Amino acid sequence: MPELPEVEVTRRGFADRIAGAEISGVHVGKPLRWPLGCDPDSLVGRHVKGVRRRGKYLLIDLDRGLLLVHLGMSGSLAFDRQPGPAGPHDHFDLQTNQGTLRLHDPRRFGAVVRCAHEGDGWGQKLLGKLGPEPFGPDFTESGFLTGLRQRQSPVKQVLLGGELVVGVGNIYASEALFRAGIRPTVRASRVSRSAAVRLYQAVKAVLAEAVSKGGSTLRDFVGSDGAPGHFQSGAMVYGREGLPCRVCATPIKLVRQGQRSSYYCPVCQKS
DNA sequence: AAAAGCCCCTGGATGC
DNA sequence: TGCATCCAGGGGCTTT
Repeated sequence: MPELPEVEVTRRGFADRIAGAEISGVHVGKPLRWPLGCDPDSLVGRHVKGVRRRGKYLLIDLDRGLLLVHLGMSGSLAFDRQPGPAGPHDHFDLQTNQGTLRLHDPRRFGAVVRCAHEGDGWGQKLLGKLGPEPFGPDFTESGFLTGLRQRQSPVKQVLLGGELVVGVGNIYASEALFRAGIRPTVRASRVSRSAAVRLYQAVKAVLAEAVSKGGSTLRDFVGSDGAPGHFQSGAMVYGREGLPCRVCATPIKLVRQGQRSSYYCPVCQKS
């Protein structure tokens, strides 16, 4: 579920409240996508310095090492002073003197991984190949244009690939392409320069707008304060197959690309 | 080397 | 009501 906006909204929801906390206990449920990589009890006594985000990963910095958290498809984090009893889908609790951070993840595609530092084995494997942050200085128009020109995959797949920019998932890829007037099926290398410039801006704009709206809640996403997002109700194409385009009223189309759905308006997206 | 496919897992919606 | 099928926001790994 969670793309960059949902992860960022989650981070903002608990980063300040957990900063400075001392870990008092760790409870693990069923196995997640990757192993924690340490004895849970070895985290007791560590202090939380802060929470950063890289792509769709959260980095919880400790006074020694860090925890990488990924929400997978169905994960969400809650931070509460008085958490209720763990349910069948609560698979990781980080108890601290300031509250408990709990990962709820029915599908268990998410993970919590302990790293000595960002460049160690797991850190390198998970973070090492990530492209530039969409709001960071490394995400440049010229770099994005060059990257598109070099790739032969459909432009939608390139956005999802995370090499030219991180954080764009299935919802925001479709939304950004709509805003840029580009069909998801077009080969990246064939996107015109002007369209690519529009896409560069659209990626940033869509993600920023989604963050400001608290992300998208399709089924189960909630921020760490429990609040759902509101972006999805304003989606131009995602999940709107057969419904009239909000701009030109033409029915929105659905195509399958790499086992995932892409939505587009056949009239507004001609490039 | 790049691109396409295959899985991991559970639950909700849909159809017969 | 019951059961089978399909689909879902990600992404590493394997196969072409």
